[in-house]
Amino acid sequence: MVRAGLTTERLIRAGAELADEVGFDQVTVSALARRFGVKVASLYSHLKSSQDLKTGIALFALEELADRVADAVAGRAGKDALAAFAAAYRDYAREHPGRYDAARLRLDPETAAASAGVRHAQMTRAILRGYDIAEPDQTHAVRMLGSVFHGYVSLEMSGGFSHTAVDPEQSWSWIVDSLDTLLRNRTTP
Amino acid sequence: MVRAGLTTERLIRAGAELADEVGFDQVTVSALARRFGVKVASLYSHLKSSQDLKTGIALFALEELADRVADAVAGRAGKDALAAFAAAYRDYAREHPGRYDAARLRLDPETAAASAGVRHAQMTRAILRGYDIAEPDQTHAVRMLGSVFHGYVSLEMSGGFSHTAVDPEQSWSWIVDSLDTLLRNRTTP
DNA sequence: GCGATTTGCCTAAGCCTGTTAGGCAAATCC
DNA sequence: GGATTTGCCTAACAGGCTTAGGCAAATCGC
Repeated sequence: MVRAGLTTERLIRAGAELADEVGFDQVTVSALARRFGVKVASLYSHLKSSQDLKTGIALFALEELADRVADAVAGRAGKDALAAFAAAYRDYAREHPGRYDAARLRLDPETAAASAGVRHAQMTRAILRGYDIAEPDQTHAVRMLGSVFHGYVSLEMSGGFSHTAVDPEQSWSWIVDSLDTLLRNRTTP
Repeated sequence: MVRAGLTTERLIRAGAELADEVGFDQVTVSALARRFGVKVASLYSHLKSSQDLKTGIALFALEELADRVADAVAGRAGKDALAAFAAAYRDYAREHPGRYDAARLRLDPETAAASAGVRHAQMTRAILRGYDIAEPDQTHAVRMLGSVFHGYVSLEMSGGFSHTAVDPEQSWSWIVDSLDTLLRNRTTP
């Protein structure tokens, strides 16, 4: 009997692909075992549980998204950086809807603190350097940006914008523009 | 054998309560049957499927939230209305986290079109009447408000704001303030 | 190269959730 | 009070999750 060559890494990667194909909530150890042509129980040498798999995919997605965003904002500042951040975020979600959903999984505090989620927050703060906003306004702004980006992407993904004929692309630009203006006016001397 | 008096209504209501207690994703026909002290199969006279139950809870929550928001914005305009809308939205999510999650369930287009989700969009548009924003900017603004409110509540619920000491209440006010300013500056003549 | 050890995947079995089919008794209708 | 409807039941099956223990392939030490 030839071995399939399973590793935790490969399982999580395949789980991420599966998530994009069938939706994150349809990702199951059974489906993953089928995809590798092995029996379900075999995965338990590499995964502690189904929850463990999901958490793994979530961490993987957070990492990947953080990498993309970091790449996008590198060498940019101000509105440029804001737009690049926004685009990277939204593009990732559209390209990898399952992974994006995974990235939104509730993680327990320790796991979250050790995740790439921290980098996300740092990068958002980095964007704000171009706008001279001091604390505590800076934190307010970080939260607002996170909310808008996540909220928009989440609503768009769930089809919330399909009632109206207005192009979501236009709305996105309009919103990024508005946020830029807003942040420039919120500068603290 | 005395009958439990099940109805679709009661099941959905109990499902909503269950969602608030244990989380929307933990709502299952089995748990619901246990709560009523009946056998699982008995629920199938009142529900088509587990999915049906979840959809029912989602529609119920959308309705309830729309009622609350409608109540909050009645007789208000401009920033007042905006703040009331925002507060009603956030308060509902904090009071009924399970129902709020339910309200975010992906519905198929026909179901969504017949749901109270439509009222949500209308009310958001009503808020904008106080700001004189013409199409297509109005749609952009509707999408932005929806994104911020949903995004903020969603991030707050998942513990995304607990790393920083800054009071989420303060951030919320700051954001509502900012949105008001933004919308006033976006007025189309 | 070959025996000993480790590792990887397997079978088996138990539990939980979801779903359908068919039965019996309680409620309701005349 | 008998006939009909309705409500909940038992039974059975299909997954999915998880643990325990086994056998064979890969790897290590010589």
